[in-house]
Amino acid sequence: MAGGPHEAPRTAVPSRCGNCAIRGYSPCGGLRDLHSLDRLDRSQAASRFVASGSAVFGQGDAATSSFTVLTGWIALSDTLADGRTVILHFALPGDVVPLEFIGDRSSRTAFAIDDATVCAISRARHDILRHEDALYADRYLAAVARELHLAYDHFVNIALSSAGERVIKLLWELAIRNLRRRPATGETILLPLTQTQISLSTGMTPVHVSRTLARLRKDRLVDFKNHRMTVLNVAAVERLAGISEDTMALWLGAMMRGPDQWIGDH
Amino acid sequence: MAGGPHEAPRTAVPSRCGNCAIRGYSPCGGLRDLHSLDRLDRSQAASRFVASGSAVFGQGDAATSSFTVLTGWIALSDTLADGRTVILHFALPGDVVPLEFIGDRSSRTAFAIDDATVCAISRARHDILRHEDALYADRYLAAVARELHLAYDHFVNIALSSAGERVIKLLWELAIRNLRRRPATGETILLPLTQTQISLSTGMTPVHVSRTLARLRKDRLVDFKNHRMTVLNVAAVERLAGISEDTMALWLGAMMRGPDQWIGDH
DNA sequence: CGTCCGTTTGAGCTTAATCAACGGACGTGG
DNA sequence: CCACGTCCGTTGATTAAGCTCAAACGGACG
Repeated sequence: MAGGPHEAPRTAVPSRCGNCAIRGYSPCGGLRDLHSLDRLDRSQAASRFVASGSAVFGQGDAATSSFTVLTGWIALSDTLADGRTVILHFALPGDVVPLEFIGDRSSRTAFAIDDATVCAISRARHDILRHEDALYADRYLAAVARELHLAYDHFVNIALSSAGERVIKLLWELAIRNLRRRPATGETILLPLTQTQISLSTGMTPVHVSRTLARLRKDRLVDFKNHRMTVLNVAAVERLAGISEDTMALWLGAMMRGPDQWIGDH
Repeated sequence: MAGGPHEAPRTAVPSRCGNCAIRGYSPCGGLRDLHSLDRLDRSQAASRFVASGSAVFGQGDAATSSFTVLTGWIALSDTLADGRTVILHFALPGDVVPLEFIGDRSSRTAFAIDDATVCAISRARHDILRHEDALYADRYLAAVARELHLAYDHFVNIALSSAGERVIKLLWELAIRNLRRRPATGETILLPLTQTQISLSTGMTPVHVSRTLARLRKDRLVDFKNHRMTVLNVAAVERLAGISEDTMALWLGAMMRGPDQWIGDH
């Protein structure tokens, strides 16, 4: 840990959010040009600061807006009537917070993992854009399809894997989506998660997450401590995690170029 | 089990698949009018018979078509390199087989749980329809959003619930989606699943599914035997399964009317 | 009539949850 | 400055849930 951890270097992109005056937020995570489309009425979108731990929206709230993460991490979660909670998904800068947009109230909660800013687009405007702008519609559909793919992958992970596999897959996914490349051995990556949040998204108890991380440290795969993951052995991690090329491409966002090609098809 | 089990009574609907000459297949499961839209070039869609156990498409196959289930049940599954398999979703008559349509090859397998017929629309045509027909685009997006919602719910189920809860939730979901209403105590419902398939979709072993079903039978919740589920106590089932109103509405497809309303909004 | 598949049941074992105590980091208020 | 509470992570001991291995059964089907 000589040089200390470094922020994920994000590729600078020409597009920016005119409203929010924040740039470089979205290399190709989903609605890459969501906020720079000419049709977007600037008065309709607004950036919003969300303090660490506080909610963007909660279960039962009116689902009036679509959100894109500009900075920080947003967790999408579901809490049952008896209080049991799961984290369904982590939305990183550039990602759309995956709203299912079914019915008029949200069935999930979105909260900030660390201090975050999000860009909101009203649902009415979102619907107009979808109908008037084919590119926007394509990108939005692609974003939802990506979330579906990630959700299925997550499901596979939790259904089949042992504790060690679940944790390492989650950490590896988040590292790659954050860095936008495969980490190198020896590298330290900032992942603003707590062990409790890892437990919520892997369906384990916090104590068992702690033991599992201790095991991963002892086996010299990764060392997760204080919101920082140090990669000790890339090969061993990838052997345990068993990540396919397709999955890697999905995390890197490379496949998101698909829809553009389809448009040109006919 | 006096009168024996009865087929799920499906509401007759005016729409039908012109190509496939099969009617009443899709009350409102997703792309309700997918095959009856005027714009649909009839020469492009074709019905296809899929024998029980055989695949509609497999992992790695070219993702060239979108499929809607006409009769029978289709399971969407994922198999890892080492052979471990999960069933991600069951598509019932009227449902779209949820293709993520990312990249040009399918990352999942779809196979028939019992003898089935599906209606295929080529991806090229699907893309044209999406761009030229706002209603089609809305319905397709709503269908993907619904699949995302179901996937998240499934994830919550597997992450938080005990074996008994998982199994009863799965059976209850399938019964309600099949019947399009809440079953009554004493009713017997045909669910063309095996215990092995239940185990694949709940992340358990077949032996433990057998024990869990034995327990549910002993506790007089449901009796699942020979592809037939007999409901012994609706109240007890719903207490254990803990189904919310929103979830019920999603299963019943009632919320799918959302998009139509949005269209009228602006 | 035998084979195969799905299911049942038993015994022993592994994994992860639970219960519990403790320690460090941090923030608050005296 | 220290005392205090809180949150998060660690560690140990114990319990329970579910898996593995194994044997056997029944129905479907050729």
